[in-house]
Amino acid sequence: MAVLPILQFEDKIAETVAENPVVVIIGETGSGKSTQLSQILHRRGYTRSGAIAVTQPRRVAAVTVARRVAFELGSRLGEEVGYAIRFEDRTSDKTCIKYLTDGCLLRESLSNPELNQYSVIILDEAHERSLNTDILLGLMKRLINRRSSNLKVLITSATLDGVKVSKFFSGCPVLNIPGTLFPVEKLYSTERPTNYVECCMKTALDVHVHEPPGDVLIFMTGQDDIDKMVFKLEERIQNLEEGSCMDAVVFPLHGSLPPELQIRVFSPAPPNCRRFIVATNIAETSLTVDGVVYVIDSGFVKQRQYNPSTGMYSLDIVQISRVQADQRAGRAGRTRPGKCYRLYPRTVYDEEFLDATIPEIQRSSLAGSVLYLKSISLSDIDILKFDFLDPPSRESLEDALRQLYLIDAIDENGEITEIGKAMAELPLEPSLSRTLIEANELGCLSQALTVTSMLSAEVAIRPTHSKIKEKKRKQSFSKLPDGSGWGDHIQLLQVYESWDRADYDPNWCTDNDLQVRSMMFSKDVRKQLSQIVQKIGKGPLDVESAMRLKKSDKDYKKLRRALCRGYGNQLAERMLLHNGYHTLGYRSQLVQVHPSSVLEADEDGQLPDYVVYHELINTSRPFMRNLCAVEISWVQPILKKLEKMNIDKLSGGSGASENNETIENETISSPKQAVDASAKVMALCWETLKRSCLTRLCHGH
DNA sequence: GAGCACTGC
Repeated sequence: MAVLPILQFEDKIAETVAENPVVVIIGETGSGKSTQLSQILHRRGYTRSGAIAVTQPRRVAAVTVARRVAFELGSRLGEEVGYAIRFEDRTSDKTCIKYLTDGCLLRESLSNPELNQYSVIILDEAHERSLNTDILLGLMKRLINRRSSNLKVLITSATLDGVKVSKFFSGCPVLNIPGTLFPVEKLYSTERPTNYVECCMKTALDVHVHEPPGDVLIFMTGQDDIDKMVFKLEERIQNLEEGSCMDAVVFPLHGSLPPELQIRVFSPAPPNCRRFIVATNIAETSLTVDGVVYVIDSGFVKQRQYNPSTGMYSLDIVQISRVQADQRAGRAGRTRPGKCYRLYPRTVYDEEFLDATIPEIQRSSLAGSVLYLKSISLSDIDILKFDFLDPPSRESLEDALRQLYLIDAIDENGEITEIGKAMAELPLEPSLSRTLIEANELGCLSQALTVTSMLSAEVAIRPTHSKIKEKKRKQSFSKLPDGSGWGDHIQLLQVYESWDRADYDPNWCTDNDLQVRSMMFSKDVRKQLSQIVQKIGKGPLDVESAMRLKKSDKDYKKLRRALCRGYGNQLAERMLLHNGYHTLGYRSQLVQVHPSSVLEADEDGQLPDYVVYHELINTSRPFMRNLCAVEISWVQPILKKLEKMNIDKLSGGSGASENNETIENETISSPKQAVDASAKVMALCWETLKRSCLTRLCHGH
């Protein structure tokens, strides 16, 4: 086997690193950068003054690369070479090359902001621009100034982004390391198809009939399209004339597929048989399928985005970027020259696609990240001026500050509070960490740990419609609890407690249509949270007991009260006379209860007056997902706080945001969105809502 | 009366 390309550049790399605090490495696929950079610097003596940290955006990558490097150095994993990922730390005093997820390094900088144990920090796959990598990039820039004499930072990036990263680090050198990819011929469509599934299928059949052996990887946007495609493709292949071409098998590949079905794509095709793998962008970076020679690229991807002006998430189908398109094409050139069929014209690639995907930091709610930055004990961070490679909008940062203020993580001047510091220690969204802290005060910590773990693991409970229920009962399956009418958080608690009573049997999950993977994950999260809470808590904590329902709190009052405090930034009030809600915040939105909710109406058919929600999601309409009923007396203090809120003070007075007009216009969405109410009732609600919002918005009046 | 790309602490 040929020597890895990167080793021919060893002297050049060592020389450049010696002379510069920051170096950008553009390492193409197959260059060996992930395994070799650390070893090169190890050989050059950088591990004498500290360890080398290499971050990866994914857990599996951190583990497999660490294994490989340990093997190459002939040492046992966890000794000289180790890795750290959530729930698992395989390092020791001897470890001098440490692979870890970017999130883990970020956590480490919480207790040691200068990261003094490291002489070298390598941010690998930085071009993927994960939220954590972006924050690390900003922190590295600061750190370089403070530790210029004894820290080296290496950043690996994609071709299109190298110059930008270099500029960010005041023009640091950029080294290009060629890869070992085979050439991939790109074939463009003359126009964009109107029906993607159909067009993908035609192209796939074309390849099958006319092209020599080699597997086909098809990129689509989601499970629905994939399932359709798999079904149709199998049908069409069966109808092909016997003996006219080789055999074929078709596999779907996406994230919600159970692991045992995902693994199928790793076994090679039987002789004289072509494999078709119909995948989401999971096959772009996370999973590498061997044997692929042909790629069919739809040019689209499903992306979750957060809108800071409404506080809502949406899941949109958007065009991919050029970096993404090239990454997809590259999947065809791993074993020999390949072909990539792009179902869009060349001009679309050149003129419409963005250079790179919009970084996650510009598509997410930043409450957690802002809290994190505020909690790092380096005094000179002004969050609105923090130096990001691609800064998030001011609106997004202000949204984060408002949210943090409402849940007591920062005070009215934007300073982090004691509560905020404790919250930052917990690997949870701020609302959930606030809930835990309040639950500890109120004496329902154990229950809150369960709920937050279940939400954190995103456990999905499938609706048990009457038909399914009947069927299950006949099969003597247990029936899942329903939250006793209080809502989805309580249901999650009850489901976990049932699983606990079933001794955490995986079969119990399968029987109840729950994903084993996510239930196991929530158990891990719960254990980790318990440990952290015990470490940071003062006084005795009740984390293990009370798994079973306590008589004294059968309507979950304490827990719901803790949730109300934690979700102080996610409250909603029911509209008069019907079951629509408006959110109670600095921008009120008209929203509906998501139909999947188990929240119950009273005997008059009315839903609770006040609820807290876990998230707002805009699909066919704006919905609140995961709800819990709360009481008005718990809500009132939060509303008082809302009235006092002043964004200029929160953002440290750096710049005014006095655009009241904008706020007013954006605050209230169109009355059209309100449903099942007569025009009169609607108008009444509208006025009430508008008035109450305006009162709340005019601070000081 | 709806619908879930992908990661991760």
